[in-house]
Amino acid sequence: MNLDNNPPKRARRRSGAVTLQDVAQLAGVAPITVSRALNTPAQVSSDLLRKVQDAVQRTGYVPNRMAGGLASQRSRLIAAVVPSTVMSVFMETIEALNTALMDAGYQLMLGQSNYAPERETRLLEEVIARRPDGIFLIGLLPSGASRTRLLASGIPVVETWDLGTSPMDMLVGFSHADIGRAAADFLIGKGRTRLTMVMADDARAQRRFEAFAATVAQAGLPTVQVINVGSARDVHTGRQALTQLLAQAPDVDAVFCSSDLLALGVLTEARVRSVAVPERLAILGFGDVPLVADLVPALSTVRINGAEIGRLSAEMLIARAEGRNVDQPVVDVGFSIVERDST
Amino acid sequence: MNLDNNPPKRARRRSGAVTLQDVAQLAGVAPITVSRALNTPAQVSSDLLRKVQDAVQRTGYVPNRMAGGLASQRSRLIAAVVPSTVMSVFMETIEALNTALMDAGYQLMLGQSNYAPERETRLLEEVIARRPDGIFLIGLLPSGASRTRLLASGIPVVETWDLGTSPMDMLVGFSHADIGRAAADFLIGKGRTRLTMVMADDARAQRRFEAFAATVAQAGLPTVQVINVGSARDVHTGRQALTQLLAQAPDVDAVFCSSDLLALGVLTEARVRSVAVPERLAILGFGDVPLVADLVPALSTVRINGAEIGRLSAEMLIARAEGRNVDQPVVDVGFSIVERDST
DNA sequence: TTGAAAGCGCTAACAA
DNA sequence: TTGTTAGCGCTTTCAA
Repeated sequence: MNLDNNPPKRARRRSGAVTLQDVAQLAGVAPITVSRALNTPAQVSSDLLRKVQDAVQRTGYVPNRMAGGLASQRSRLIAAVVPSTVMSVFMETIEALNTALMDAGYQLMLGQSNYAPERETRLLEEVIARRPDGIFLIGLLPSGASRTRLLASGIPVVETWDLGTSPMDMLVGFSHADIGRAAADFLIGKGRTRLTMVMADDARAQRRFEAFAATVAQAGLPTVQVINVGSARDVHTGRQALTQLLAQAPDVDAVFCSSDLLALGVLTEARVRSVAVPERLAILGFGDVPLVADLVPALSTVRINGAEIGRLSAEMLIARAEGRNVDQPVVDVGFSIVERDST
Repeated sequence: MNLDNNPPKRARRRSGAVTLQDVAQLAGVAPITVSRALNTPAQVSSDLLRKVQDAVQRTGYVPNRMAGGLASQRSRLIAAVVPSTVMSVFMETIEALNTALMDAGYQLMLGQSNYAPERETRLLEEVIARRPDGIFLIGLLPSGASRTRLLASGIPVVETWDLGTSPMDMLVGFSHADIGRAAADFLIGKGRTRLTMVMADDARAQRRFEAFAATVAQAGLPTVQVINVGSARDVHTGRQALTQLLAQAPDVDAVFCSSDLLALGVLTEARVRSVAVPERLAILGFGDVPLVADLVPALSTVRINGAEIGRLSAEMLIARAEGRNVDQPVVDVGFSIVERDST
């Protein structure tokens, strides 16, 4: 019956890798049976299951998740968009997120915006293009093209490390204004009267500062002096900031820093200048990065349970990816002030 | 001519997102023209290009890279498998890698093995399943199932942060044995005679130690005492290690630590115990993590240009992903000993 | 429990 | 420069 009128087949370069087809052939079953054996083994008789597993072994088959994802509309990928990773306060969160995702069979795709909005926009577009089953964001996504586009994509989103009135979807965070107030109350409670701030140039630190300054003003104390260090967040910058601060406000007796590394710099510079900590100067950090607890003097700081943020976010995103409902889509994990030697 | 004998179409749930098809329809061109307009705009007349761009704008189209990757056999994804990210010496490398990849239009997929071999195996399998255009590894992949499978996949691989005789494919690293020797020579050159090590439990630190100990032995000095701190790499552990070390070798006058954080712990404990640094005890770290340069006393350490490792690796992987050749598939980026106040 | 057919959304190959 | 056709490797849908 071969009429030899096969249409001219277009040759296409195949990847060369073992496919599910190959496994099926070797096992003597249909491709779909291999698919079931791998994804929902309960649906396959133990006899065929064994045959398939054997064939997988012998061929060294590794599934192609691009093909699987395209067909099933599920990528088993969660994307995270974070401002930075180096020595950052977010690392515990990312690590916890990653661990929880892996344990559930999801992969993490990490994108770094470096606190640059235009980079974030591009990144978010690339992220959506991968069709992740969920997206994890540090911070709140301000309204704008990115937010609109993300909303339109229908992908579950969890915003973190902040608290807002209208999250896009889910949220795991805490209030920066509350922290600013608590920090001011804490230092005032210690009898400090000349409060200052050293802060990096980001929106969340700004909100902590505003609440901090307002609380100080309400207490009838002198206006809060603030050193804005721009985008730098390192120890060196913290040291410079204290120098600048002492010139600007020689009677300063307390500094609230927007990150532990800046606080560590202030602490170091204070030691160099023989400014007694905490006697003459109280120093309060932010983040409770692992190392600051074990230094001498140990740094007092605002502690955020970053790991819990990561874990909860993973849980929520996975639930939504699997079609389950999330009872509490907004969680405030709070914060605490850890008092050590520097205050 | 409608004979009405259409075969029964199987309804399939589409994703609902705007597709390239939709854009093509709106622009009044064929789908492939939209594809070209987006991927190789030089191949499309400016007239149609404008029409397509307009249609993309109006529809809010975001390409589906799973579909594109499947069709083109190019995922534009690079996977990195790293032991850890929190406070780790690899962060600069990962950040540089990520930045270089993004700039070239690639996405980074980050997997974390937590120094656990069985986790690494599973992770590597998931990584291959995504069909990345390249794989970045910290360390050398020992022979075994994972290595075989990775080799079989044909995906370009770069191993980093080490130097071996038979890399899988490409390599950007340095010799840990050389570092061990150089560290010993350096400390001996400072007149130290009772050299010790504080190290975490990993293969690369082990090799530094062996070369360090051998060099010390050759110099006719007392056997190197070593405190193995297991998997912990933090400041707290470093402090405990010095306590232990002083009990074990009261006459110790130099410590080489396997990470800067451990060294920082040793430094801190020395201050607490009024052990003069560097007069009575010289401390040498490893990694040159940003913060240690700005502490007082500033830590002497072995500096690795982690950012260069990331940058070079990205360059190589991208070249190979785009079918270009890599002239120098093995690069030794070396190291340097940065002398500061602690020695 | 198993399989056949169709198609996810895109791009390679070929043709005009 | 533009379009037609087929198919990347998998899973959904429907049927047995």
